[in-house]
Amino acid sequence: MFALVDCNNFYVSCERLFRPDLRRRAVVVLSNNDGCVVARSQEAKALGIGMAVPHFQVRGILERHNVAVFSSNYTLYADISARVMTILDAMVPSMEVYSIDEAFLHLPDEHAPLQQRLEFGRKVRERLLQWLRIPACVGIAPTKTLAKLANGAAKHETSNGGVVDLCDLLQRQQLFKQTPVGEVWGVGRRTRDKLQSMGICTVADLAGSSPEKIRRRFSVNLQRTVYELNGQPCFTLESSPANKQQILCSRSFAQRITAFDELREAVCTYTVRAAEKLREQGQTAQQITVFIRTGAFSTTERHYSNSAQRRLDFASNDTLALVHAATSALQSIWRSGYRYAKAGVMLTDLCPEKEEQPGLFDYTSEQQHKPALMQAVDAINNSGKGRIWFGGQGIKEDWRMKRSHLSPAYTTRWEDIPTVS
DNA sequence: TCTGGGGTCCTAGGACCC
DNA sequence: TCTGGGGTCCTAGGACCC
Repeated sequence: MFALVDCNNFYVSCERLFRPDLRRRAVVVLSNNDGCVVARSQEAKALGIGMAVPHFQVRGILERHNVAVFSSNYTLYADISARVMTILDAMVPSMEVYSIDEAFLHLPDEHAPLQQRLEFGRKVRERLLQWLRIPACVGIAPTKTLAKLANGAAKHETSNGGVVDLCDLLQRQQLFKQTPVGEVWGVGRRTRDKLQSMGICTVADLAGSSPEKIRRRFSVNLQRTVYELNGQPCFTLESSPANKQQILCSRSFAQRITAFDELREAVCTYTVRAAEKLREQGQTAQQITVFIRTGAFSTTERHYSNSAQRRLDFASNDTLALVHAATSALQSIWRSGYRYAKAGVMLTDLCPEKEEQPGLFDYTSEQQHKPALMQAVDAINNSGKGRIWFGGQGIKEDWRMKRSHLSPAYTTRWEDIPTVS
């Protein structure tokens, strides 16, 4: 038996935590670089502000209705998320952290009757609200796909108090008939369109389809979805996250970049960050990919997009080795005369640090000192006492992320801790 | 003028092997 | 005119998730 807990408008809820004045006001949160709207309060949704719309397209509406606008503050959201997960973890035998604002839980008692299950869902909600002021909804069902649907129903229908249980067959069928197939977990826009063209428009239609036919026309995963809709579990709880298979760091620039030196600074900065993530996970990488591209939306200017890979002689998480490879890759794809909008660095061929197998002659005495150097750099940067960085990252602010509406780091920086007077 | 970032998995097709 | 069958591995691209 699964319960899916999903926080409501999570980023907006985080921004409201220390701003009670925003509790009934329309609020939106923007993506990195203040590009798109990625979270909206109920009031903002009611104004017709869509998900993922570009900020500049709705600037007028936002101003007219005095909507509070925030840049993404991931430091804050990650910290609040960790607190949410800690609370949930203490309430159940096992759980899966599915995203920054969602978790699948195994119910404490598999065979609890309906009333007890609903009671548990309400307790989860109350605790998150009382201890953190974070509102959430709970969906309960025998499969993950059904728990997702139950959660969606809990969000739409206010009358059920934020908790919906879909174990009952009749209630399930009722909901299936009213719900468009595109709301099913795993059915995106493309699949939805294709399903509709085959006359499969509601969840009821999909649940009643032949699994074999679905597999032939689509994929094994959609076949599993059909089984899950019929109460037969195919997706299990993944309580310990698997090692990552790739690590990516990419950003759009605040302004277009035309000079090689600036692009190199950006690629260097992203490589440094990617290498930090790699070490946080205790992994090494043997391959690095660098990509650059011009703006994707311009119809008038010339487009250019390219990527290049470099293979390291041996798997490493040493920033200097990775920056060296990244710079070489960048040089091979750089073309002058373009206005670059975005660059990124991807690390692949990852392997746990301890399992890496250097070649017989790979380790020189210099390389043996590198882990200590990187440990020292990480320790300084995590100490809270200051930051050191690599020369190649540069110091100019021109291209770095735009964050004009950033809230304080209320819970992670001493000077930002709110004072109550 | 201005349009996010970070992931995973699956499939088709090509290259290659015997 | 007409050119096998069975298999693996890799990569690019697509689709999906939040």
